[in-house]
Amino acid sequence: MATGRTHRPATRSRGIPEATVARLPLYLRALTALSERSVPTVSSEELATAAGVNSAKLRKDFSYLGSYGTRGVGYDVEYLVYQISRELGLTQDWPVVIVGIGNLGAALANYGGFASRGFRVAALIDADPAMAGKPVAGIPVQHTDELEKIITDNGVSIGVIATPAGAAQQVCDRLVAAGITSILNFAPTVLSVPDGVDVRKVDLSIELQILAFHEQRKAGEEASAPEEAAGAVPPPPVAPHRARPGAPGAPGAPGADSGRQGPDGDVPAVMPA
Amino acid sequence: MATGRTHRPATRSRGIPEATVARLPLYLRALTALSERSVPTVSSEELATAAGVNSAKLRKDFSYLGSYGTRGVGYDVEYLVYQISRELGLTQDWPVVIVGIGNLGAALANYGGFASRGFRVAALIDADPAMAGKPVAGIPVQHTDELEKIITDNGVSIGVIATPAGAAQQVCDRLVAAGITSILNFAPTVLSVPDGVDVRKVDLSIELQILAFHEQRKAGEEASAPEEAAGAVPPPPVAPHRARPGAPGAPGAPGADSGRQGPDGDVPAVMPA
DNA sequence: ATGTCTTTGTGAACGCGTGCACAAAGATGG
DNA sequence: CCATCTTTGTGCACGCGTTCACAAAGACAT
Repeated sequence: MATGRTHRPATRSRGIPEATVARLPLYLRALTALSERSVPTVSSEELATAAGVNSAKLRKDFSYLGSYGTRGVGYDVEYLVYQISRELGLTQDWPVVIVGIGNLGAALANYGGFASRGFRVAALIDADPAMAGKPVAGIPVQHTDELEKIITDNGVSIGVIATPAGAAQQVCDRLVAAGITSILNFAPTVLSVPDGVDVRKVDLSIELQILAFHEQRKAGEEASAPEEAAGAVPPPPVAPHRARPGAPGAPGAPGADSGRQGPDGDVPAVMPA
Repeated sequence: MATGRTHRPATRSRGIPEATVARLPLYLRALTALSERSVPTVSSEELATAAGVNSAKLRKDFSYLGSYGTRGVGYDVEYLVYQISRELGLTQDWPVVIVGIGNLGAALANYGGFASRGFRVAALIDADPAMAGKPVAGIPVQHTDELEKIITDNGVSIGVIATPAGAAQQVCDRLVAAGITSILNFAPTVLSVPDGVDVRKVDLSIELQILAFHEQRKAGEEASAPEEAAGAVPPPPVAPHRARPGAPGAPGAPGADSGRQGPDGDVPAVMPA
């Protein structure tokens, strides 16, 4: 999963647990597929399999929405599609703006999954004057100067940030000041926002790093049990206290030291992102 | 957050909780920034603020890695960067393949955050013969036919799927058969994989839907407390049992029925994604 | 109408993650 | 060497999320 939330941690949303809310789109997608195949009803078991969860969880999730099933039969597909759509707020139109029309921003603008769920790309915004007027995904890019006007004119409340990390916080501040209350952030930065503004984060490199962790673990344990071989045991944590200028106690940190290498013999590679 | 894991749910990874693992990249990023500014040490409080978490959580997370801090002083930045990098497996080189070079795939290929963390884009793969040979981000796209060969020749263990939903499972199966054991999936589908293969999912439209849910809630509660006004109360769940052909008890499902509309008077808008 | 069979809805137990609060460790100054 | 002050590391309690397991509800056949 590619998410981290900066939500109001405590406030339970109208009794529907956050974890359940996060799964509703999953159920909705599975139900929509069934609906297209004109399947009238599904059991919790079938639907759970299609959504990739276990059936007890699914039933409990649905129980927060109400008693929409029929015992002995299952759930009416069309009815449930509607109920979940309504609960998620997809029965209304959500204009969104995308800020930062680079490779990623352009890809997002072209992404079909947005428009198909009631999300309408109201505007594309970029700081580069050379981009202004140029159409991306059929929508002309507008300059950052117009940001506030665009948001208020279109009544936009959801913003997508796809700028470089350095510009993200500044863009975020302007979005919030202009009235945006929900932000989907693709820039690799921690955004700080006032209370009442929701931020969700999608970080591509973090996902890969998590995979790498597990991958390393797999590789390590298949090479027999006590794989403490290639530099797995850290040097004893001797008093660090500013170990910078080649101090004797300095552990093999990357860059300065030679020795320490991965099994493949490559440099540690740590850089901004 | 944009993630859902299809991990082995029970198996705790060498004592490091999954939630902690997911935060390590966050800490690493903050630490790297400090390192670039040549800051020698940080307190848990400072680092926690930079990473957007609370300091107790950060200290507990680090305690799973070992006792790398110095009481009264804080953490040595360089040392910690190295330790976290090593724990995440970033001290070695991870070749990855990206399958599906559409808008999103191309954006991923160009994304700097990959290369900068030890992830090397070993190959770009697409099913379209017209794409073959065309360079994207300086790397020539190769045809799907080469998939197995590319993976085995380069010893790739991490694959990124950026294909349309329809092709994802098939691509996934081929990747797994070829030896891939970690998959980052951008296609809006549930992938089924054998045990031992990790899948992480990044779903752009799901993130927006979650935001929409909270957004709707905000809008609803600011319009005074008992906002049960515009169609919030569902019709009583009368026995559905295949209520399809205009049966009398059929609730206001979208498409068939008229009535039932959002406050904005728009159609429910539910489609594939 | 009655019985059987299927499937939902949920009470209860369990486990993980979070946050508090404090004791221990060590640095720093006298 | 001792006192003070800062900051880590962690024991503990709490709450959320997951899963089990089963009673209740209803469909369906007879």
